[in-house]
Amino acid sequence: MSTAKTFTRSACAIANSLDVVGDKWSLLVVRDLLHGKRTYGELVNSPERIPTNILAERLKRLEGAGIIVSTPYQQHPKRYAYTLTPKGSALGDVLLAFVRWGKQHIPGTVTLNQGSASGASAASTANSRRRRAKRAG
Amino acid sequence: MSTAKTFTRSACAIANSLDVVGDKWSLLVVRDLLHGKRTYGELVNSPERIPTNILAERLKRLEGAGIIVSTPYQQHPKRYAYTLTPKGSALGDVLLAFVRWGKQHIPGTVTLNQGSASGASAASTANSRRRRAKRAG
DNA sequence: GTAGTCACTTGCATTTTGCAAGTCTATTGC
DNA sequence: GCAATAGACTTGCAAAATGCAAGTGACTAC
Repeated sequence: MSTAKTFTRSACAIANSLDVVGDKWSLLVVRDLLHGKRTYGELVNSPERIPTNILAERLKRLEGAGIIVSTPYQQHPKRYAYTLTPKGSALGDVLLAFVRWGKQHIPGTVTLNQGSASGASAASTANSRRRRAKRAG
Repeated sequence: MSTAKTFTRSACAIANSLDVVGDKWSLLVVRDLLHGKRTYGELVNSPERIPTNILAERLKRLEGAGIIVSTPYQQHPKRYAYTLTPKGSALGDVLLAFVRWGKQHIPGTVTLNQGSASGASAASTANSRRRRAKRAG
């Protein structure tokens, strides 16, 4: 009983990989992290506009799976920087395969390689505008 | 206005690939098809035991996305064989990346390479046993 | 002509998404 | 010090996806 693995579906490497990152958002978070993004705000402001509750849940799941680690970069208030573990970085090959396939077979798609945090500040303005609307009521 | 693409989330090749095959089952169907499986029954009897309603829906979606084609191999009753298009076969690289990552980072996982339809008949027996239970009522 | 098989479809409960808004902690302007 | 702003989440809830179980239609075997 060295490895008492009880797989959810099967022992297939593909099936188990999909159980970890086989949803519409996880790999996009990994993509952003590979591109140098590190904070919650930077991740939220990606072009795909991931819902905040989904992002929070995914960050927890990915951390639980050993794909990312969160390290506090400030106390008061506590803020975390999310970075990839070696296991997470290794997903780069999967991402690359998706990029190649997508560019070749889905017309109009491109490689998004926007460098890290740039452009995040511009988007954050629109984000907070909505909140005021209800305070005013 | 040559390509009036309206992407759901962004023009990113990864995001759009995930919109097509970014769920827990689609790539497993592609895996089986790459392994030589061709009929509904063969796909149903894969070790992951995909629910039949999900399989039917995925086959339609994958066909709509140009990843597979269904060709009738018999009339009366109509039966279809599902095969990969070049676009679908090209997903082999993505699958390969997942296999490599899974085997390296998820302990206990293996490469499932069971040849085509073998083993399907043994599983189909257990499948039909349940149906009798309600007919008897 | 009845049981069995294959390829689906249908019903429904559970789970997951995703939009919108709320909270919590701290900083800035006055 | 008090309102406004901001970043990082959390919460509520409607809609969609998932998954179990059973049903259907067209045949085959006996």
